[in-house]
Amino acid sequence: MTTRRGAETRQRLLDAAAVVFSQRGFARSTTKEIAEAAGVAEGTIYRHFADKQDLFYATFSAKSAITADEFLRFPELAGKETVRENLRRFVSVIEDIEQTIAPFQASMWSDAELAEALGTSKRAAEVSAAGPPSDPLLPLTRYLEAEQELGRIRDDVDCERAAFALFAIPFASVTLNRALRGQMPTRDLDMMTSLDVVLEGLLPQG
Amino acid sequence: MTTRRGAETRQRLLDAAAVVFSQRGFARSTTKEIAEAAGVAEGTIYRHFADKQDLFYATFSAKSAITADEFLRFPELAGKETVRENLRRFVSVIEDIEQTIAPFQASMWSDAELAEALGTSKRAAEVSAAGPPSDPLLPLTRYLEAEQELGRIRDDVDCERAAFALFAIPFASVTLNRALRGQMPTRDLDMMTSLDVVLEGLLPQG
Amino acid sequence: MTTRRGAETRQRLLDAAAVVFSQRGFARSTTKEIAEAAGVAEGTIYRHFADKQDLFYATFSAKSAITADEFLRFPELAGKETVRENLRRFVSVIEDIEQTIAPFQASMWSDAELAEALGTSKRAAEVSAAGPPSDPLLPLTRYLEAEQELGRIRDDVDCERAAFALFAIPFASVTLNRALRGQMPTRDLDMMTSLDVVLEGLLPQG
Amino acid sequence: MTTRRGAETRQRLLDAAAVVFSQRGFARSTTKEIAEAAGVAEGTIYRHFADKQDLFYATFSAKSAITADEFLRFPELAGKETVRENLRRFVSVIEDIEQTIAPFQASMWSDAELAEALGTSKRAAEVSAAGPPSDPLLPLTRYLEAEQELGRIRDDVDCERAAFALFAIPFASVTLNRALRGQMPTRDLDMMTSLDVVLEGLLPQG
DNA sequence: GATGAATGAGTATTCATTCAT
DNA sequence: TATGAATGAATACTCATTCAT
Repeated sequence: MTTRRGAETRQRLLDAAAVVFSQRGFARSTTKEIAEAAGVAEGTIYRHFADKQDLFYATFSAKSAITADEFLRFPELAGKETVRENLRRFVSVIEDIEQTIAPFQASMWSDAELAEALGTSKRAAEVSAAGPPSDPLLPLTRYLEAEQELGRIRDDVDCERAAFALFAIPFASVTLNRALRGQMPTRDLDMMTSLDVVLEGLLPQG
Repeated sequence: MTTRRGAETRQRLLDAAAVVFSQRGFARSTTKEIAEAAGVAEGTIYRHFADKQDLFYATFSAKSAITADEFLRFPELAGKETVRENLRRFVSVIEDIEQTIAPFQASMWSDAELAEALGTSKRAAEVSAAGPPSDPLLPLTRYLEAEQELGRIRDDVDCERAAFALFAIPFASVTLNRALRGQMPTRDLDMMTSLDVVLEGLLPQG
Repeated sequence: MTTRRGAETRQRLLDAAAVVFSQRGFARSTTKEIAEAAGVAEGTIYRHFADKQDLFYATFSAKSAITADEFLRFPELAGKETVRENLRRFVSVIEDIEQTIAPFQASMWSDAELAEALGTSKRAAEVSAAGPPSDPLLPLTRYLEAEQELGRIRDDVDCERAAFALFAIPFASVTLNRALRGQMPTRDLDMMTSLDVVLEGLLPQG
Repeated sequence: MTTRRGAETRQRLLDAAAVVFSQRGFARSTTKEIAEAAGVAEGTIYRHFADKQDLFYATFSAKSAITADEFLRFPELAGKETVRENLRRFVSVIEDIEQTIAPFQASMWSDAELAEALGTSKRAAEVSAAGPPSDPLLPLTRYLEAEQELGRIRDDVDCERAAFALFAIPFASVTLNRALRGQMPTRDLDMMTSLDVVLEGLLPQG
């Protein structure tokens, strides 16, 4: 039976871990630092999580879950407002999500073992249940198809590829901004104007 | 004075380090493993590089330098062939480059200290001299501007944003493919079709 | 005041501890595992026993006490049945006892501090009061002397040494069988035939 | 290539480990204490041995090897001197060996996992190659059989069981003396007189 | 009495780095 | 130059014990 106190401690650990993992990455983060940040003893971590990886996944999964809903509702917006308006919103949501989970993703991208371990861990289901991060393109594709049906998107567009192009913009924006942080004057990679390019196309018409 | 033998050893270390860092990431890579892969003793590393970070930057910089040339020649192609043909080539080159350096970038993205240390290290100049990786957008922007001059790109396009949208496609493709490796059926994120979307635009004309 | 519930819990702990200590030895046994085996919370152990060592001694002492009686009655059998019959029974009893307490003894043999601590602990009296394990030879010696008196054992036999030889057989048998468990084909160290070898040296000739 | 210095360090570690393991048993021995006793840094242990268990086995094996020779020559003595004289010597040798390896054996007896691990480790062959400890009875049995041929041991004796009875005496003596160390006035469990009891059962009458 | 949460000292092991040869 | 031995600080994790409820 889990007491209230236990649940609070667990949450404090998740919060502290999110901060530390984001800053240092998985490998450089120490259990000592996380425990200190949470204001608990190091051993307490292991009462709530199997090991450091489990804590990482739990943190990742908790962060992912938060924004899952907004994602899945994309297709419902077809036909409402303008396409431009909707896509601007979508791109903005994707940016928010990436901003949140990018630090965790980076740890996994740089460490094949860590990434693979997630696939085989008990938490795997939990993380992928959180949904969007594992396939952000599907709701976007469905939305575009619905708009195409309505004639608000050109017939000759391949919606899946278009979804990818749209997703790539906030994705690259977030990742590069993180990368350049401190390294060069943070250029404003104005995402929204870039989006307009995709909407209108580059080539002259006719 | 650097002997021939010394230069060979140094090169073997760089090659071995590239492989190991790419597979394991910076944090999980051990000097022992790198030395074994290079066929030298562990202590030898420190005759050629100041420390593990220095070896990382040197490896990164060496990899970056290789593909620097192709990059800088982008603007020269303005007016030749078709715009579509040129951009396809650019996207392909960017993909190659990302494929090579993405593993190194991921290590830095996940570890703020590592990234920041590069900025203040002696190797910083060397790495940024290698050029394109640190700013892949500039040559692309210049190319687009030149084509715009020639009327082969619409007047109302913001070339810098367009360059970003174009860059985002191979960038996201490489990163996501690395991420999904093994985790889900490696979807073919067909870059080239996505590129066409950008070229033609999504919205109906007129 | 000890309630019925308290006594039951204490007994469940003793039973569980006996199993765990026997399998893992003192050092590898954890209070967590013992508590789980007993179906109580970890903290409950400390309501019944001062610490892990105290639990160990209590368990040891409880096990020892069980077979104490049979032991002390050895001398009473002098003159009854045949000497061979009696000694076979003694050897068998000793084997049973050793089988039970050998795992506990092994923990103490391998750990001088643990053994010494028993000597100075409050439980020391309790354990030695249990008697026979700490001196299994005395009742055996008394029996042999009684039989010698009756002429059923040779006059020139040193009964204390003979008792030791007889004791050594089941003792070595149990210990070695534990040791070889799994390591080599469990040889049947046929104790009883070995006993006969000794008997021929004890019994009057002709 | 192993340097002289390396070999010396390895030996110092084996010596120190033998002392510490004997006193504290495997589980209570810490790598820190062993390293200090050897006068090296803790990390140095892992340059010479895979882990703590490997060091334990290596130490055990080294101790075992020392006395292996004397053991195997038992059968050669058949017919020389008196049987009593020979067996006294054998018993004495077995006692010496047990005295040396008993502390290691005790650790394994109390810890099933440790014992089993030895069976499956790379060092297993090495330890069993050291021979006698794993089967001390064989040379003894062979000797008795040879003497039986020569008529110096009674025809009706089962030599294998007799060997066991003879082995049991020094074995029990050593083990019990270790056990009682400090706990009660170290009784002199006079092994040799006990041996005589058995001998009277082995030797032809007359 | 009993529980589960929390503790924190302690442990084996790793690994970048230094040093003697 | 290169080597391999040695270092020792750092790290994830364990576990007997204490404490609040």
